[in-house]
Amino acid sequence: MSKKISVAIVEDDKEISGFLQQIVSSQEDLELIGAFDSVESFAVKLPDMLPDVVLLDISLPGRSGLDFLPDAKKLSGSSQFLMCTVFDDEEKIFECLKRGATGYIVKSSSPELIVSAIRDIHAGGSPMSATIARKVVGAFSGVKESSELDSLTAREREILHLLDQGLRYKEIAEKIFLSVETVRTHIRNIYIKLQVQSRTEALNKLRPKKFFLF
Amino acid sequence: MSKKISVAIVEDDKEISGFLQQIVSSQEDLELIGAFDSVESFAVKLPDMLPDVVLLDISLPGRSGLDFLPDAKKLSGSSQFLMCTVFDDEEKIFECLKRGATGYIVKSSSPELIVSAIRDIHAGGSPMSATIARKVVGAFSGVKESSELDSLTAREREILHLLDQGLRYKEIAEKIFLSVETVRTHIRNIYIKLQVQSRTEALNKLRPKKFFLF
DNA sequence: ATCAAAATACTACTTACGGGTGATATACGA
DNA sequence: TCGTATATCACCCGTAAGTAGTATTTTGAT
Repeated sequence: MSKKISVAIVEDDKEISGFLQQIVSSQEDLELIGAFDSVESFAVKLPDMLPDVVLLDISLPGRSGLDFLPDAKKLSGSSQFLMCTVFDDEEKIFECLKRGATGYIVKSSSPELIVSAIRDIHAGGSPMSATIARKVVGAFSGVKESSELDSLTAREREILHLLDQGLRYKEIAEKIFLSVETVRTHIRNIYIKLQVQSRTEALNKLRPKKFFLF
Repeated sequence: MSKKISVAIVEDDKEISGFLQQIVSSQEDLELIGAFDSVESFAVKLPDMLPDVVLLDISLPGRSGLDFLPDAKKLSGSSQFLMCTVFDDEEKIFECLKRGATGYIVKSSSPELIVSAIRDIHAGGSPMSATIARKVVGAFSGVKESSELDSLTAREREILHLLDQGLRYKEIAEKIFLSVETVRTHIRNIYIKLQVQSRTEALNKLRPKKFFLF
């Protein structure tokens, strides 16, 4: 059998922490290497432990698990962080994900679900509850209605795409066998349709800022 | 017992289609209401069927399932679209999600996994394989660690951000009360640190680019 | 067959951008 | 205190980019 999956728990509620410890300890392939009740006490040990998986409570007294995430990633880049929470708060989910958590479970989950989440996250997956998964996926959709972009012809889209790669007019011309003047003409038309005056502005119309604002 | 989940299948491969039909038919709570081998034949029936769940092949002869997605959502807004594919192609996954698919499975999945995915998507979840889930989640964390960006000073970041807005050197200079020459100097240093030769290349280093391909 | 849209290409002009080189002042840490 | 990092500004130069006007050919739809 291969090496056990090392697990650390950071959870202030004694009862829940005990519950989690018990679950982890009961599994043959999991090894509990530490349990902490605060981010502060966990932080000093983390660099020595380098756990495979960390069960991290989002809302902790003192510094929250949410705040700690980016630092935790630095202290132990190889660890996967599985956030635990009682809430199903959309804002918090995205906060966690953008800060580097790769899984998200609710504390009320069954022991079976929790252990499978630990195995899943360690195996390269991203365990989430059904509703959370849907929210995450939902964030991707509805990125359309760009309207202006629809008015571009196939050729114009192609050229815009090449502009996005950072190619110069000359390089674009060579790539698709056009004269530089023709490229220039197409770009002029693109700018008119998108109502912009520069490459960067045009490119920004391609990008739903949604993802970059967080 | 509550109403059955109505399922439609769009898949050109006879064998796979038959396999899927068999799986759906074998379940008490699922009801197969149609199987099609092309988007075209499916499209005309969709408005009358209004299936709860559609198993949609991504790559189909003629019009692809990927292309069809936005229209399908219009024809039947209440349906959930579960994409089926042989590939695990990252580009395609994000394209599907952007276009409104809410689940993504590989055809080689076990019958149990397929039926649970159907139930999951109908119950409001977003079934995905472990690796796909990780990719989706990774998209949020801006899995960058691009280290290069970390080497920029506060001033350089500020200017890079303004470059991103599409401002010209002159406009940047006016905005933060510098001479154009100073702006130019900062930008030159940014380019050196990021190892690029143009604004667009620099900006592309800021972006997880996965989302914005055509 | 005809008209419109799209793709191609040119001339000419102005401004923006990027590279090279050098300089000064300030702040911070070894 | 000395050096390094940062921030500021300047001049020169050549190319890239954007604007304007025009024109030919190809393609698609009516």
